[in-house]
Amino acid sequence: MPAEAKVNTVAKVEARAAAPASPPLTERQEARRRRILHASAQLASRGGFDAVQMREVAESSQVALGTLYRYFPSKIHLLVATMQDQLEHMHGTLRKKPPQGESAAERVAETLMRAFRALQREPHLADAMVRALTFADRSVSPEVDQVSRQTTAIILDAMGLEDPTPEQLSAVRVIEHTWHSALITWLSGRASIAQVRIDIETVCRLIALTKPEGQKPEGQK
Amino acid sequence: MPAEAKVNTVAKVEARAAAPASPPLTERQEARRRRILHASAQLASRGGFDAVQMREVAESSQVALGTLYRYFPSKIHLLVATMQDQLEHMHGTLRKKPPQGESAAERVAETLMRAFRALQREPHLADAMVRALTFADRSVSPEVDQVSRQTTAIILDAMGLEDPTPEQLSAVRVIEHTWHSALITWLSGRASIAQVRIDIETVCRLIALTKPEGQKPEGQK
DNA sequence: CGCTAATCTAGAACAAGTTTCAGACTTGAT
DNA sequence: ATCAAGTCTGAAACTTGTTCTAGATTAGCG
Repeated sequence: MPAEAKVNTVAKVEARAAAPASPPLTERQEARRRRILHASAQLASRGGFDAVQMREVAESSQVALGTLYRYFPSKIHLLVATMQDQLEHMHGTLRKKPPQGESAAERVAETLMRAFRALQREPHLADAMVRALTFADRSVSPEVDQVSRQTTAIILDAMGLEDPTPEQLSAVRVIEHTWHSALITWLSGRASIAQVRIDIETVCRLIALTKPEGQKPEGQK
Repeated sequence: MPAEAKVNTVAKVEARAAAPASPPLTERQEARRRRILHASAQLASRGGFDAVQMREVAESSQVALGTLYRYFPSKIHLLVATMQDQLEHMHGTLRKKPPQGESAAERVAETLMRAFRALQREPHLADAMVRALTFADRSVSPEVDQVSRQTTAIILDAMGLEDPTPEQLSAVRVIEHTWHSALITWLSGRASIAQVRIDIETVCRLIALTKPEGQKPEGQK
C-alpha cells in the first residue's frame, strides 16, 4: 500500500519549493538510517549515554564513521533522533488505549505516568535520550523542537483538546518542563519514582486552572 | 599528619552556605580553589560551556591540570561548583531587596524573573552552569542537590514561609523544574524571554492552589 | 553503455576531557 | 632540624567525539 507515507523521523517538513531541504532517501540509505538508529537504541539500552560511542554505533550498524556523521552530525543529533523514533512509537501505543481519568488533569497525569513506566523498563535508554535532549545546543534546535511538538501532541491528546487556548498551551508547556526536569532528577538518582509521580500530579493540577471561564474545575474536595 | 588536608572530596563540604570557617583547607588551598572558580566563571562568561576547557582553567588559575582535577573531579563538578558560588551571591543580593508582590505567587514570580534578568546579563555563564547542572550524572548528585536546596531556599524566602507543608514543597519542586527547563529552552534558542516569563508566571499560579484550606487564595479573579 | 557527481569506506588525524607518573614541594609531628 | 605523608607540578598518555583525506562505489542521466 503506497498510502503509507514515510512517517519516519525525517520531518515531513516540505513546503519550501526552492530549497533542497529534504532529499529523498534511497532504499539502502533508508536501511542504513534504520540500522544506525537501531544500534544507537541498543547501545543506549545497555549502558546509557556513555555507552553510545560513535565508533561502536558505526561498527554495529555496519557503516563507516564518516557516513554515520553524514546521517547524524553529532552524537546529540543521533540520540535526539533516537528519541523521536521512540516517541512516535509511544504515541502510537498510547493512542490505542486512551487514559480513563474523568478530568483532563487526571488523564494527562495517567498518560505521563504510563510513559514514565515505559521509560523505567529501559532506564539506560531513557538516560541517553533525556540527557541528549537537555544537553542539546542551538545546532539541534529543530530536532529538539520536533520532539517537543510530539510531546505536546501527546498531552493535548490526553486532554482531548482540538484547539487549545493560549492559556492551556502555557499549562502544557509547564507540564512538559516539569516532565523533562523530573525525569532528570530521577535519572540522576536525586528523586524517587514516587516523587516523580507526585510532581507530575501536582503540575497537572494547573490544567484545571486554565479552563475556559464558563467551566468550573472538576476537582474533588 | 597530612600536610595540606585531604582535599579529595572537597565537595562533600557540609551544607553550610558560605562558611569559609570550617573547611579543612589551607590558606593556599582556599586561594587555589577561589582562583579556579574565578577562572571558570571568567571563561564561561566568554564562551559558555565549551569555552571552559580544563587546560585553560588550569593555566588561568595557575594550577597544574592534575591539581585542578583533585579539587574538582570533572568539568561538570567544576561548573556545578561555579553555580553554587553564583547562587550564593544571588541569594544574598535577593535578600537585600525582597520582592513586593501581594501574593506569594507574585513574589516568587518576581524573584525568579529578577534572577532571570541577572542571567541574561551573562548568558554564556548561564549556559555553562545550566547545561552542566542538567547534564550531571549520579556522581555529581550531592553537589547538584546542594544547588537545588539553595534554589528551594530562595523560593521559600520569596513565599515568606517558615515551615512549608508537603503540598507546598511539591509546588516548589514543580516551580524549580519549570525554572530549569525553561532556562534551557531559552538558552538553546527555542523560547523567547517573553515565553520564559509566561511559563514562570503560569507555574507560580500553583502556589495559590496549595494553601492550607483555611486561607483564601490571595488573588482576585 | 559511459560519464559525472554524490556517496560510502577505511583510516589517519585532531581536540578536549581525564588519567597517570615521577619528581619537587609543604606541612605537621617528633 | 628532620622526616613521613600528603600535595603540587609538568608532561605524557589515553579516551572518545569530530574532522579530514584519498580512493572505491553507487546513482542518475544522456
